[in-house]
Amino acid sequence: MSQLSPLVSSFVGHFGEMGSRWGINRTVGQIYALIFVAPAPLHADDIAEKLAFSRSNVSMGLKELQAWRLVKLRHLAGDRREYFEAPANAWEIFQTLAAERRRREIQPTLSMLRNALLEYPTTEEDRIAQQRMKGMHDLIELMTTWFDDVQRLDQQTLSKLMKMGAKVQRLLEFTGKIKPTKETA
Amino acid sequence: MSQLSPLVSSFVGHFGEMGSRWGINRTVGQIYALIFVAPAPLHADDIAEKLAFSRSNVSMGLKELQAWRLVKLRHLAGDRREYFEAPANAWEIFQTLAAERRRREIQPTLSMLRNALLEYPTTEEDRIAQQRMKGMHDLIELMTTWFDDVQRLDQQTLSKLMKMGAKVQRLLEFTGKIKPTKETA
DNA sequence: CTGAAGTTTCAGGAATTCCTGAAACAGACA
DNA sequence: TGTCTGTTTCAGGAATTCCTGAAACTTCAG
Repeated sequence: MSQLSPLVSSFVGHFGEMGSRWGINRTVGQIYALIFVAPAPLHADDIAEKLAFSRSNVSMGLKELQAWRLVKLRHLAGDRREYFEAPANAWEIFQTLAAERRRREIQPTLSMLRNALLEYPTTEEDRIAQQRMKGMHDLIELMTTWFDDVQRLDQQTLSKLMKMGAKVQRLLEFTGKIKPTKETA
Repeated sequence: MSQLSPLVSSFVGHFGEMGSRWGINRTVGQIYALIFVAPAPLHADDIAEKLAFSRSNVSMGLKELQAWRLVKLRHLAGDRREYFEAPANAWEIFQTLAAERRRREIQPTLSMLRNALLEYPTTEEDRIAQQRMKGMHDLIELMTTWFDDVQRLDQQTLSKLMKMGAKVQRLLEFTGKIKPTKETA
């Protein structure tokens, strides 16, 4: 039980790599991957042993994963240790990730952009810079509010919508004829 | 002309920070931000001077940005130096980023997952691990093919679609009555 | 209260990534 | 050809990030 199967091992390895391309560090990625594929909740010593990390490294990693809300803490009856598990539903994970990234990266960026747009440009250079920032701001805002909306759809509708893909265009053109939408430039 | 305005300076600073949370390093982020808001294409010495980076650091950064296809090289008539500019259209930038991330991260992940799913699981543990991987694989695949489709829509349709947001659900229900879609589980 | 089982913190060494200056390289032109 | 303008490469020092073991802390049982 202490050795990883080749299957799990390659998955874990890959996530370590990917993690390090994102801001997340390698060991945190590996810890997450291990919890994700585990058939049952794991405790810190399990993880430290299986991945051959120090106990404290695992502790740090788990703390970070909890901050990202990617793993949940569980207590098993009759055992004082803390067990961790990850939701198995990929869409749920994606939503969690998106929500956290939004809080940490998108919101600060939007507020920086808004502040910048409030300034009165004193030079032509600044005026142009502001135009570019406005374009970026508007796109980010459009995408996040859209994503908010989509998250509220039930999974079935969402899945249907995604599978339609580009065909949705025809649908829109069709409704456009029935009830023309107001031009929004 | 060699000092950054406070407006540009805060934008550039923010992108440096954000860059370092993604895999991109701080200076590369700053270089990109500077090019993005510049009213005209810049050459490497401009950038080195304005950001107070070494010339070679700028050269490396530009190389990386070119590899990401985020900046374009231009030659101005009567000037041997290489000038760089970034598309001003935010949606275009987003598409570029998405395409590159896909090539570098999503595709390798998908192929790792596919390989893993081809293995015949020898233990119960592996069987469960495979189930989880399958869920992840299917979601990634669904999202990327959907994104492919969406990219082909013209901007107006896309913008309309996004602004509709959740209202699209009602539209789907409506068409469901006219021409029931085949159940897709 | 004491000890056992478990978790967290933290200083500092290890590893990695970043950045620079110097040198090599490339092309244009007299 | 030599020189001038510009770009790229690269070794290695600087800075940052990661990881560990030891110690502190917490909680519970006896």
